[in-house]
Amino acid sequence: MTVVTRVAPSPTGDPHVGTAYVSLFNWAWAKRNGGRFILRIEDTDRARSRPEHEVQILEALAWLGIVPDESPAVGGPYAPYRQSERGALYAEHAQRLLASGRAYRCFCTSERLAALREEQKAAKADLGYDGLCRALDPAEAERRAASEEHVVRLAVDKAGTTRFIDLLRGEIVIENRTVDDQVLLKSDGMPTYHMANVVDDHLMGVTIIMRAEEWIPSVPKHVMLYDAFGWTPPTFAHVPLLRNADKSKISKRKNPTSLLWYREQGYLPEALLNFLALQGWRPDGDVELFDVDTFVERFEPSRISTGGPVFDLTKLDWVNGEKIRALAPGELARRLVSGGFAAGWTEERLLAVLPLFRERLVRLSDFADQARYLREAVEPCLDDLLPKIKKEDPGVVAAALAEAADLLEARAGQADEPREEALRALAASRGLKVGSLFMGLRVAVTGRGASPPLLPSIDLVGAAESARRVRELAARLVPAC
RNA sequence: GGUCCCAUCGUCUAGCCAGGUCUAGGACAGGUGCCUCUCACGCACCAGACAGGGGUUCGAAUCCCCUUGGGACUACCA
Repeated sequence: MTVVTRVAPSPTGDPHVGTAYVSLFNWAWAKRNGGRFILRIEDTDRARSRPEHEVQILEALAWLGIVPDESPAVGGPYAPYRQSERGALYAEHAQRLLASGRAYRCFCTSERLAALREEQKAAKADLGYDGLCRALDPAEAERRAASEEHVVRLAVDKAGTTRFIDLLRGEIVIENRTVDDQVLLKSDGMPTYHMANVVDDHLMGVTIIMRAEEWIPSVPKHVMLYDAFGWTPPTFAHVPLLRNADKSKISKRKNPTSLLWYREQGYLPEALLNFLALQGWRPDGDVELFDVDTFVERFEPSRISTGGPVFDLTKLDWVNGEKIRALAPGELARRLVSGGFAAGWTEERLLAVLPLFRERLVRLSDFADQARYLREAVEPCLDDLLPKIKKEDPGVVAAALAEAADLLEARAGQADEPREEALRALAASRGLKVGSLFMGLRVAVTGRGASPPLLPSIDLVGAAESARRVRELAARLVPAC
């Protein structure tokens, strides 16, 4: 049987990292098995759904390289893939349920429902619909339905238990008395998630549902629906929820959750993917870095671990640094330019300076700041310099810097070693520690106490300009009277 | 409150299903050192966990039970 997976995000906000996480698994599993991966938009909440968010979701997943075989954008044999456009289908299926007595119309107002909930809370009773309208005569309900606002609810048999197999956890048994008479069709005619996902997953031929574990408690409703329709449920695999540091479900208040943010920060898509895959899965005992093809080749849903992983950016940073260093120089240059991280730079010029920066970049966005001194004179950070030379005489340092400036100009174009030797000799002749001289030059030329290697930096800046910056700093160390 | 899920270093995890090879392995972060003109990279080393208690067994991180802790759900949101 062809493997068919899906992801069903709601277009109610920025594209979410959790969507990427679940999509990755679903996409990879379909791909590994030569199956189909469907992206379905769950936009049945008319108040919160926005078309622009749908576009962003598609774009963010495309950025990651996760391309659905079927989606609102490319269509497919089971179109439409937007639930708001599938209303007739849900109405028709609700009708079937109504006819077989597995669902009923409910005319209760939201006010009554709210009051009911308060009562139940106060009495510490189980929460849920009390079934008032379930007692209505069906013919009578049908009559009222023509003119009165109402919803359609699932008629849950409260006796016994519902059991199902979760691929990661084994059998899960839930008492039916805890299952609510869930609303299937809202008063605006839109289906709820429960109704829509069951109907769509069945109609679209989905064979395995991989989604977040927050859905486990509602699986019985879904199982009952499959049963009411006479359908066989797909396999269920509930993946753990990504967590904040305090273990609560990941949230934008405590973590960056927008995929747009990761792109803007200069995380490589392959790094984010690798990192996300690591949250619950790894190919082999010790291997942590792998490319997406390897992931697709080896991914096995049943081996996803069940503990909720705390989302930790420091590990992502490490993965990103590794992936950056694994990039061919030309490719890194391309990414910097196309991602907008190197404004004013051409790929060709970038190629010449990248050897100095590639092992210093954690995020692509680090480049602009680290390389600023190549394009303009950066205000020297004296706080970086002064502590390093506090044992030296400022006048001596200034004089040595001035001399070094001359030397650098005179020896422009020379190889690194002879110039370095000359600088060392210069420091020695002035009674300076080599490090003090170099630090002075570094702060003068790059503005910072931490920078790429000095001589190559000077070559890139240009000997004349470098010398100018050095003289300027020297003058500052000993102000002329 | 009720229901369900989960539980190995600070974090991500291997090991658990098929108990012994586990004085529990790796990675990130942290510490120390090496390299070195700084930072970074790289390398080496150090520190750091089976939540607790019962059971089963010759033997339990691994199986069972209880406790504790954490989480999710409990909407005409998904």
